[in-house]
Amino acid sequence: MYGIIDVNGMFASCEQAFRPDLVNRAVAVLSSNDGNIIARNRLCKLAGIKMGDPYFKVRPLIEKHNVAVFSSNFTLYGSMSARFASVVESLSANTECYSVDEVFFTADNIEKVMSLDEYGHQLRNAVKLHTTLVCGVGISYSKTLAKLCNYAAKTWPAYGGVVALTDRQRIKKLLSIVDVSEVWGVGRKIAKTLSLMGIHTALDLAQADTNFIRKNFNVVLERTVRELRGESCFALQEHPVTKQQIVVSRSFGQRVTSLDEMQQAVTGYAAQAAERLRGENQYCKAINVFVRTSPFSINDVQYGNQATEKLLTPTQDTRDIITAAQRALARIWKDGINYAKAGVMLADFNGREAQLNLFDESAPREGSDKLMGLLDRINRDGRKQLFFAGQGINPSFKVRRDWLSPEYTTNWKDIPRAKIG
DNA sequence: TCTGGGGTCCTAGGACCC
DNA sequence: TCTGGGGTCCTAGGACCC
Repeated sequence: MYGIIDVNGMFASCEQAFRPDLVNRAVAVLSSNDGNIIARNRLCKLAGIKMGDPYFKVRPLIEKHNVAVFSSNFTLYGSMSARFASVVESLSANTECYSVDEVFFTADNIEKVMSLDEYGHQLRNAVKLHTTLVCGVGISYSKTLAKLCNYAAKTWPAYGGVVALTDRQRIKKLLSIVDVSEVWGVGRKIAKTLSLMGIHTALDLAQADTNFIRKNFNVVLERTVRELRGESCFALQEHPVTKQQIVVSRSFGQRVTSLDEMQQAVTGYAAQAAERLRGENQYCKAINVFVRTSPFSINDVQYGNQATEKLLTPTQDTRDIITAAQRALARIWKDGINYAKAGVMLADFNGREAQLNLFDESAPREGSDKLMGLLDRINRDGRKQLFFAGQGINPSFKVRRDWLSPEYTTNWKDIPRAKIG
């Protein structure tokens, strides 16, 4: 048996957790640069504001419904996510932290002690008690079915936030009333194609021929079909797997047009990516840089390009990564373009024991580990006191975050104060 | 004026090898 | 006129997830 527990409107709920005054307000959280809506609480959804809506387009709705708006504060959400996961971990034998607001768990021997439904409520109550966050729980024979139960728990409030299904007839009933596009692993494109094939509900998909599905789509969707039938194909991933790539990319607060500014941006992204690489204890051999204009600026000349620099010796030294990134940027830079976004991607990872290449002229830098270690220790508190000159100071392209909340849980000066008496 | 960021996996097609 | 078969590896692009 598999279960999934996820937080309702995670980011919006994190913002509300430390703002009791917002308890009956609609709350929305915006993406980087305050661009789009990326999280909403229940009242905000009721106001008709959709996921992904550009902020400037829904501003009238936001004003009309007095929606409290926040810039995204991932430091806060990350810390609340860790608290949420640790509560779930304390109550289950095996867990997989699937995303910032979701944890899968196994529920195999639960029924010897209590019903699955009771167990779901136990988890839910514990998370509420320790974090104030409200969750939905779904439990069934596979991850995909658990996801579907979780969807049911959130869609029909009468269930009280928990749906645990083991009865085949009840599972069939649920599958028959859920649109195929709600199934985990079925996105917009596949849903559309399925619909043309006469497959409209989750039950239609569960009853589709597996060979037909594999031929017309791929093995992943075939597994989804099997999972809907109660055959588990996606195992619990208890230990986080090593990353295969690290991406740091950002849309600019204002368009970048000069090479100088672009170099500063790319240097900053490269430095951030290198820091994350060291956090993963990895070394990389490929550094990719991409730049592009905004597809929404229809009057601009459109341009997008990317280039990869390959190293013979794997590195995790920020200086090597910045140098490579600048070489890649030089290859794709074009004057006279209004750039909207750029990014740095690291790939081709090696562990520490990576062999030195006999023909490589650029041997690893002496004292690199010590220097990078020191850099990371100084910057660990998040204040970014030490940075590379190439990143520039106070660049004009930095992201907009007009409605940023405090770091309630990770910064001493932001800890909430309570008045007594 | 203003449209996110960070991942994974699969597949098709090309280069190359024998 | 006639132009193999089988394999690997890599990459780009497209799908999906949150």
